[in-house]
Amino acid sequence: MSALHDPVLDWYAAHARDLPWREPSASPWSVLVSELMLQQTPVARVLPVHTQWLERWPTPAHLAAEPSGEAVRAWGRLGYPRRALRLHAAAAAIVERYDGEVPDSYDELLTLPGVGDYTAAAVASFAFGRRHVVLDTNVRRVLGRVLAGREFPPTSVTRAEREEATEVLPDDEATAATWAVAVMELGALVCTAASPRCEDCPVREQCAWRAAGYPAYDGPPRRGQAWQGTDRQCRGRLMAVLRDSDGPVHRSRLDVAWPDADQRERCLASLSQDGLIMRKGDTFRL
DNA sequence: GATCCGTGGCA
DNA sequence: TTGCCAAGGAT
Repeated sequence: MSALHDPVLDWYAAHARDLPWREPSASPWSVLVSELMLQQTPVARVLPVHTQWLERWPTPAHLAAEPSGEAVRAWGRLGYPRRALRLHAAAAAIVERYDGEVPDSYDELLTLPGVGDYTAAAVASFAFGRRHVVLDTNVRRVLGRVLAGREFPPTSVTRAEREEATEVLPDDEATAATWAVAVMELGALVCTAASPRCEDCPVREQCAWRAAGYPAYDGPPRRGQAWQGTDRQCRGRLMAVLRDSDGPVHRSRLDVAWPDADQRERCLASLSQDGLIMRKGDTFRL
């Protein structure tokens, strides 16, 4: 029994946010939808979209029955719209292979589009109470600081990280599931990336990073993501035009959205290749 | 393992 | 003002 468990679990019981996908009545589908939406996207932005999504498509079958373009439009401005496509494809796979029920095992979840190691472990843990190592950016940062004394975790998950996370995972299945979400919440609310609130941390007395005097990150420089003039910006502009239009959009309206013709054509081709847009003659639509 | 893939709030 | 970055996945 790690000395970290009780302080973190008690802290979570007192400070956890009330989120729709954490309600006792929340379905596994609600949890899966939330996890796809939360990939690289803040909770505050996900909340309203998740609510509307579940009202419109309360089960995987409801979503699978509609064209993927409807999912992309309902995704709104969450970003990375390919996730909407993957969620739609996941719903279809759940209907076809799992009789419309979100599977409850890590291995089965991992076969779904858009579900990788993190999401499979998270859904198995949060929705079904299974015991899994759930390694997201929050958990990695918390454990990296408390156990390894480093401000930020390595670029990619190392074997040492996974072993440490496995060692501190509670043995009891139900406790492990709560632990997983509790450590994640601690990272989201207290042990944050920019300005951690260490004075509010339940495990500050056991934190290796704190004990070492908060040494600054000394690893390889983390590359920022370029934006201005990139294909990502171009694709975003084009998608915004199509998303805000009901029917097909004539090419001329996309010309205005992105003046550089070569880049615009390249992005239209890649969006089409991704399945995010459909082309018919001189018009495009979701 | 390195890259690519959106968006908008914030220090 | 602008770089940073927020519950990753696919290739």
